[in-house]
Amino acid sequence: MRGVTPHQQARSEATFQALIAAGRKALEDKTFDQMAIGDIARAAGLSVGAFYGRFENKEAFFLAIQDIAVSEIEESLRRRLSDAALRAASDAEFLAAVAGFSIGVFRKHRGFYFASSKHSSMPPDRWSPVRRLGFNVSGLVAAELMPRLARLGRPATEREIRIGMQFMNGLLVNAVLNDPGPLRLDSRDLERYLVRHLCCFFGIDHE
Amino acid sequence: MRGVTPHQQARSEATFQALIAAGRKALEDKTFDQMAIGDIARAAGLSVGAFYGRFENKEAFFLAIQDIAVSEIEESLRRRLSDAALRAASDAEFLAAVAGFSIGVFRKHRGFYFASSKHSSMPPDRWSPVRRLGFNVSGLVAAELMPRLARLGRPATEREIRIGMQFMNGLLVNAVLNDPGPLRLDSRDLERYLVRHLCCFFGIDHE
DNA sequence: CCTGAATCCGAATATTGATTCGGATTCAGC
DNA sequence: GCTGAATCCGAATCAATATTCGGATTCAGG
Repeated sequence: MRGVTPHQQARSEATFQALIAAGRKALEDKTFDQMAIGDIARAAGLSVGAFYGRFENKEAFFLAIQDIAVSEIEESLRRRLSDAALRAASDAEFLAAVAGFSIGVFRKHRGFYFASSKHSSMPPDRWSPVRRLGFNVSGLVAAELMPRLARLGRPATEREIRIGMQFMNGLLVNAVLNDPGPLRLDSRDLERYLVRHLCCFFGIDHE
Repeated sequence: MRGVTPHQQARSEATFQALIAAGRKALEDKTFDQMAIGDIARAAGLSVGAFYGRFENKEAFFLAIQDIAVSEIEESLRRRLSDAALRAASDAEFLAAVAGFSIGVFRKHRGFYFASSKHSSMPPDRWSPVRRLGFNVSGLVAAELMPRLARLGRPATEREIRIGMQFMNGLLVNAVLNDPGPLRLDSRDLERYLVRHLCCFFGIDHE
């Protein structure tokens, strides 16, 4: 991993894990600049020196955390999509599952999304982990949805599907970041409206 | 204005304006923390001391900039909505105007949205100018749209209309902040898809 | 012009936090 | 055990900036 010095002993592997864990916990309610290396190290029961023994700098540390979190999320989506019950589900049910999954991810990783968005540069970095996540997620969904829509006589391009997802993701990111309402990340009817949007946008019967 | 010392002489009024102007220009490509008071003052041809003579601190300065920008945007929306041609327009045309207006605002104030979103706190401040802007804009749109939808036999609550707008705003904020694609802030077909979303969501014929 | 108040100047202060580095400690292999 | 390498420690370094403040300058009213 870029900016992470490979470990030769088990000790440093443990150090690495402890620091990552402390960093992820810190990111639950802090941004990149708000988290101080000293605090991270102390929380992990280590020293500043140990930190710099593992990571080239703070930036590399943040990137490593993002990479790990993103991989976990992608993996969980793959599992969810390969669920047999989901493949047999109706189109509306499938979209409901997509919405539900997305909401779950954003709720669980609220701080992570917050910190990542805050850290984005101007113009946005084309290879940030969050970007990759969004791209891969809507790609996986598109792969499932395209044949469904084709079968329904309403063929859609991959791009159109990604755009439908883009509206949903935008709303969720904005909910985390600015919480403008009326829908909030913890609203009971959030899923209902996300599904309504997806169904309307893709022209699927909204049951 | 909160944190802004009222001016007794024309001199300080000019200083105020010069600083605000320099700040707005700086915000085109910098965030709140990236802009240094010293640079702002220099760009305005003034000194750090002059800055602190007008503003209690950096925070108040940022707030003043936001207030001014938000007021301008609200004013321009009011003008647009009171346009006679718009009142006579079809429902789809009305939604197209709303989408077009929003896109224009985000394009023109891209840096401003970027900086404001970056500055939001966790949890988001309930009284930030951007929040107020979003709320007021969707309120004004709802006021126009509700009677239209009622006339069409598809009555919608104000909340539903705000939610439809929330999808659009979310996409735009996310486009500024993370630019995830496929739709980008400068895409030619951005308006087309925003309109499609609004029409689908509100059940208006999409011509 | 005079004068007190308003305003401006910019060097000095203060804080914060990332990063470095020399020395101590622990490991793995012999 | 012994030894060189890996790792860890944490005080010192370095840089960036918001903010303060004492003194200089400019205004507005008489």
